[in-house]
Amino acid sequence: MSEDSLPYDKYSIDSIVEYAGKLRGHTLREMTDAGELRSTKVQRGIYGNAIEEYYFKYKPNSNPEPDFSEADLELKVTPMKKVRGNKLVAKERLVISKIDYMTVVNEDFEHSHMMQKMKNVLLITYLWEKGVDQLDYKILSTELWRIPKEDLPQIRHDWETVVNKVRSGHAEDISGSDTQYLEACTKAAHGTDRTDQPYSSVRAKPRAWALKASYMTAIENGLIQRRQRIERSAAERDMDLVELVRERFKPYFGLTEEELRARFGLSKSKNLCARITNRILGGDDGTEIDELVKAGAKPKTIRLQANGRPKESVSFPAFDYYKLLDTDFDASDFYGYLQQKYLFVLYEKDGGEYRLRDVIMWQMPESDFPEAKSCYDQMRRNVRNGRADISVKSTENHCCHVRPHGRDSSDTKPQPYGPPVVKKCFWLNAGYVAEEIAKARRAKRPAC
DNA sequence: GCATGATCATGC
DNA sequence: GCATGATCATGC
Repeated sequence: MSEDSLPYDKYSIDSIVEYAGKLRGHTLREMTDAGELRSTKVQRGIYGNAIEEYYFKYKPNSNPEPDFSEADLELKVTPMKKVRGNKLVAKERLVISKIDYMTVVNEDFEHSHMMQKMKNVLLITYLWEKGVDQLDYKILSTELWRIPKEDLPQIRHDWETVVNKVRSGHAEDISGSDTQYLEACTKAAHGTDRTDQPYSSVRAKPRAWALKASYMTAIENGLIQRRQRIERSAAERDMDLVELVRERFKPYFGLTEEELRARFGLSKSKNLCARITNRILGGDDGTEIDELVKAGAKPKTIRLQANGRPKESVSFPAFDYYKLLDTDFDASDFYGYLQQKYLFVLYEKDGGEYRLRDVIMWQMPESDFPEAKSCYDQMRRNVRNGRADISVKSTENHCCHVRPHGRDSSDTKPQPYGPPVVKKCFWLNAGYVAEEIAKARRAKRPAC
């Protein structure tokens, strides 16, 4: 894979961290094609390497540069495990870098190699479980982490304690128990390995800087809890918002399309319901619901048949065949549409008419993105073969399909390797939308 | 003039 | 009843 097709901007910490965030709650099997990764025997670091290679798409190396050197960002992938029921603890210390006894004695703490390494850390934790295939480890958190200010004095003290032992010619006496948060842990291929130190002829065990497991337990749980708070408050905001919007719709619930049309003095058209929605949201004074705009939620009309299935699939704007061929899914308009929040305005069939019934907020679950991507990629292949006339059928993809979307069959767009083809767009499958609406409604009214 | 949001029409 | 192709009024 060429460098400029990386799924993130390697010069931007924000971009890398955001991309990493998509891993949260998922496994490597779900998020990568690391299918051939085998966990036959214990190979230390193999999991972290797999994330680098299969998710971030670069070859792991052990050079002293930061992992994301252009962004000056260090990647650390580390396991947690469950103890005593559900308590999460760090399974291991977090090893930072090898200690070079010969040079560390000339460093000062602030500018030390250790501190450089810890400047910007992308900390990814996963749940280690005995007997579980590595591909199925759940990723617990992905966070940008820097040593907290309040911990710096202790870490500085720990660092000085270790370095002073080397300075006094006693590197061989260093012990992990000397220090609180930061330790010098042994780091050797064989227990008998020894290395030189500057102020003594006694050879000492090679060691590496590491943050102790007990310290990492506190750090990692703190990050997980902080993320939970963020997500909870976002969910609460959404809940408030949908209640606010529902209040606005309430006076019109139960009315038929025709009654609403007359109420607002609108003409008949295929997008009548969309215009009704605009009127309701706009209110009498024409002001929009700011919160809805801020939340980026786009209204979509859904008319449900008596069986609860939408009468129609949900359309998006038409796409350009050239642009489709040029653009990866992750950078596509379609991906943008799928990341949006939607306000589904639900009408239900009642006899021969549709009545306005409810509004729900919907966003495509991330777990469905791969399926949507496969629809996108399939259509892309058609265009590459000069066959933009062939669509992706709704029977071929669980989430979405491709269908014409022009004024009529003569409303065409050019394609790169074939004759012009009628304009088309992506659609959400009616059946898929039915499932998602059922899910949302179950969540709203839990089973009694 | 045409993109948009959506429904209509047809055939199986 | 569903999948798919075709089409339409609005509004910027």
